[in-house]
Parts: sequence; structure tokens; C-alpha cells
Amino acid sequence: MILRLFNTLSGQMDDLLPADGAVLRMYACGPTVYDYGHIGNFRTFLQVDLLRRTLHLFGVPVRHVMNITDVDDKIIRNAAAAGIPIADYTPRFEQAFLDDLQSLAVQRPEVLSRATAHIPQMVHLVQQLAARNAAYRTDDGNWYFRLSSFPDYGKLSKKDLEGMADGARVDVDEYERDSARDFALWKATPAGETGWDTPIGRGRPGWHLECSAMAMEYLGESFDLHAGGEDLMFPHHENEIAQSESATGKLFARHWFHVRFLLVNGRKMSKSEGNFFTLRDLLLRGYKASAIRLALLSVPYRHQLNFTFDGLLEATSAIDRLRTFAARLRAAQLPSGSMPATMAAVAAARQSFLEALANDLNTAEARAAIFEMVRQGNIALDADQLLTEDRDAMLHLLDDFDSVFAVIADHDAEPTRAAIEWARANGQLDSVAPELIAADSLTDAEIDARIEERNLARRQRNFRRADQIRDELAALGILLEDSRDGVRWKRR
RNA sequence: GGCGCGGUACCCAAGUGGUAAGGGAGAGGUCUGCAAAACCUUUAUGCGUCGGUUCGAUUCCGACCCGCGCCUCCA
Repeated sequence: MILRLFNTLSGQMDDLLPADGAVLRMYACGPTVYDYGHIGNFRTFLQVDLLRRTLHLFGVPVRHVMNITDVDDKIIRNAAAAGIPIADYTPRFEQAFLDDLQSLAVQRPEVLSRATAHIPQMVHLVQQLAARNAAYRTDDGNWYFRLSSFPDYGKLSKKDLEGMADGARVDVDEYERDSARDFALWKATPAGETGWDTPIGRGRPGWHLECSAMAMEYLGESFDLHAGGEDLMFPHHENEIAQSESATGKLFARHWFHVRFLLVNGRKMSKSEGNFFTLRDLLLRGYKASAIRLALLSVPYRHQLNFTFDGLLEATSAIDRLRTFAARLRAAQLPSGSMPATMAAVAAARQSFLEALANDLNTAEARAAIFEMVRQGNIALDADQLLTEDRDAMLHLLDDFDSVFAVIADHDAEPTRAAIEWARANGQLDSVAPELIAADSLTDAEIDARIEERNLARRQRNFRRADQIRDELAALGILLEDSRDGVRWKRR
């Protein structure tokens, strides 16, 4: 399978293949570590994860680089407000970010690179640009990129520099520049403030510089794909292209992948709207990591996703259906052999699944193909018409589905437990859903003892007592299910 | 003002020039001491409005209405 993916740069669907015929080299803009990540951030990281997992499924090896922006104005401001050096401030949010990725089953990129560890590369880039007369230093020590030296500016976001001048809000700041649109490469900082002493003067990097420097450090001057949220397209990615291509004379990234913003309850997420959620917020409200993952992946990346709690509930039920079916398949005692019709149905589902992903990562359609198979599998199981080879084919497709979606294998307990721990350590226990704490208060052994007590009552046909125990446990968020093979229970 | 996206059943959502995937929820059924869970069945003559092209449009074209995003730090 070859992945056909929309390319912002070309404005059309392009096949995504490694230029060198071996490894697909991709760079994804990572977080600025000044706060906990919110679900909007994670939609993008999840979609990039889905992209790399799809490439793996299609047999394309990937070298994925992600930056960690650990120096910028907000970090400096927040660290100063907290009264600690930025080197002590950022690691905690970097770790929180990595923990969150793990909670969401996001695969770690091959390379994670911190901005502050690549100052020399950035300085070198500025020097290259200066040598080509594409960068200049102002009297106050700042370095700017000379936009007029790069005629291609705007080719990614399809913006016309002339058109932008009128109407648009042009930022005016205190610095002197040749042109108001020239952007900062390097910001001079006085002694005492965060900065590095370098051949181009004391200062700190502008936002765009780090991505160019690190992408080229780990992927070369020209590479396959560059990813990020749609908001980064302009000006961030446009500026990366300008400074990189001016310095090397080569095409920077061939393919640009942009994930649309998500909305929360129909509005852009913002703290002032009161619709701003971190991953931790959701886990502490009792939503499972897998449900959050599926909810954020189910709407194709080029569409706006309206995030709601109903959507999370929907995802939770959908995952239950998948997990129940997978467990049912594994547990079934089946005669050996295969049914041609069933094998054909599974093959058709596989084909639909793969084609949907290959068609610009159409996750909604890919999901539908799997559910169609689930329905057919359940029918065959109910009719005692499923045979071993049918089952194996279905399990194989479920595995492939999960190698991309990663929601069937149940790893939900740990993220929730970790979130509760975090809340406890940060004095935020009051934001934890009561059932989570209640369920946490009983050990598995205690629950088993209560269930045994209920089983005894049931055998004595004392249903009143049995139902009482069931209700008590339910109040603690522990749900019982009687089945032929005994009582199953789960924490809500 | 410039650029762009979307309006499909109760909710989410895919899709095609030839008559509407999938998930959730609701309803009915099977199972059960009762529940729950699970499974099955079922739910849009209709795809924002109005025109046009066509044998035929939800799908193409035009106009309009509504919602949203970017153009500024932002995933």
C-alpha cells in the first residue's frame, strides 16, 4: 500500500514515499514546555502518531524527529514568575508531556531534540544566512531574516506578501527592522537574562530558528515530511522554509502535513471560555485514555473535530464493543477449518481498512470497515458457524487495526492511576471523580470477598441480600456482571 | 478586508453522478432469579436553501443563508 496524503505545499494529494527509497524522514513540531498539554495539542500529536503507525503498517521505515522547545518568551516569563531558572522549570513539563504521550499510547519519535542543546547549530544557520545577505543585525543586537531576499515566501500558506500588507494586523514592536514583516532569528538579551554568549552576540533563539536547525541536524538539508498543527503553517512553517532554503539553496521539506484544530463544544478552546482541558483533567474525570485516543483519532485529520464529553462516551462504548469481540474470539472453542464466505468478508474488510488509511488517513472509514467485520463475526459466532481459520483471520485484522489505532489492547489502568497520583501530589484531589477514589479505596481482594459473599447469598436464593451487595459495590464504581463462567467485575 | 473549511438521521460521522457506510443513543428481541453485560434486529424517499446542467444530483455549477478556522503567541 502507498499512502496518498494531502500535501499543503503542493495543494494536492501526493504519494508519500521516502525520497531515498529507504527511510522516510519526518519532522514534527513538538511542544513548548511551559504548561501541561491540552487535548488540542494531543489531537495533533495523535494524528502524527497515526501517520507514522500507518507508514509502519505499510512497510515504510520511519525516522521521526520531534523538538522540545525549552526556551521561549512564555517559559522565561513563567519561570521568572515562579522565581526559578528555566533549566529547573522546563524539565517538569517536558516529563509531564512525555508521560501524557505514553498514556495516549503515542510512540516515541526516534529523536527528541531540545532547543537549548542546539544553540551552536542555530548560530551557524544565522551565519550562513548572513553570508548570503539574507540576515542582518540591528543596532540593538537582534538578528532578522530579510524577507525581501526570499521571493518564494508564502508558497506554503498561499499568502501574497503584497496582499498581507493591507487589512491584516501587522505586528509592530519595539525593534528596528528594515521591513515590518522581517522576522526575528536571534533576540539579543542583556547579561542577567536568559541567553547564550555566541559569535553572533549574546542572545537567545527566535522561535522558528530551532526547528530549521534541528531538522537539518538530524534529517539533512532536505527531507520527506514536516508536520504540525494548522496554526503553525503561517508564520512558523513559512519562516522555517524561508530561512532553511535561503541557507542551503535546497528544498527544505517535500511534503507538509497539517492537522486541523479541534473545537470544544463548538468553540475554539481557551482558558477564558472555560472549555480548556488537559489530558489529566479528562483522566481525573474518569474518562479512559483509550477513549480519549479514539475520540481524537476518529475524525479525519483535515476536518475540524468538535470535542465533547458525549464523544468520549461514544468512544468508550465503541472500544468496549471491540474489546468484547476480541475476547470472545480468543475464548471461543471452534472446529478447525474455514468458511469461504467468512474468509471473503474478512478479506474485504481488510481491503477497505487499508484503502481507507491509504486515502489520506481516512480514519472514520477505516474504523467502519472493522466494525462491519465485528458484526459479521458476532453473527457467525452466534450461529456456531465460525471456524478456526476464520477466527485467526479476524484476529489478525484486529491486530493490524490496533497497530494503528492502539485502543483494543487495554492499558487504561495505568494512566488513570498515574493521574490520581499526580493529583494527590499536587493537592488537586478535589478535582478527581468520586468513583475513581472510591474504587481505588477497595483492594481487589476485598472486592473478591464481597463477591464471594454475594455468590453465597445467590446460591441460597437470598436475592435480596445479593442485590444489596451489588448495589453497594456499584456505589463505589464497581460493576458486577454475572455470566455462565462466573462473576466478572470492573471498575467504572 | 484577504485566505480556507464545513452544513448528511436524536448525537458523532463516511461517502458516491444512479438513488444514503460505521459508531453512539433510543426501541424491539434473545439470554438472565432480577439486573448488568453481550449479541441480533430496527431508526434519513432524505443529505442547509433556491436555481441550473443531466435520462438521473446528496454528489457537478451558480447564488444565498448559517457555523467555524487562519491572517497575532497558539497544536
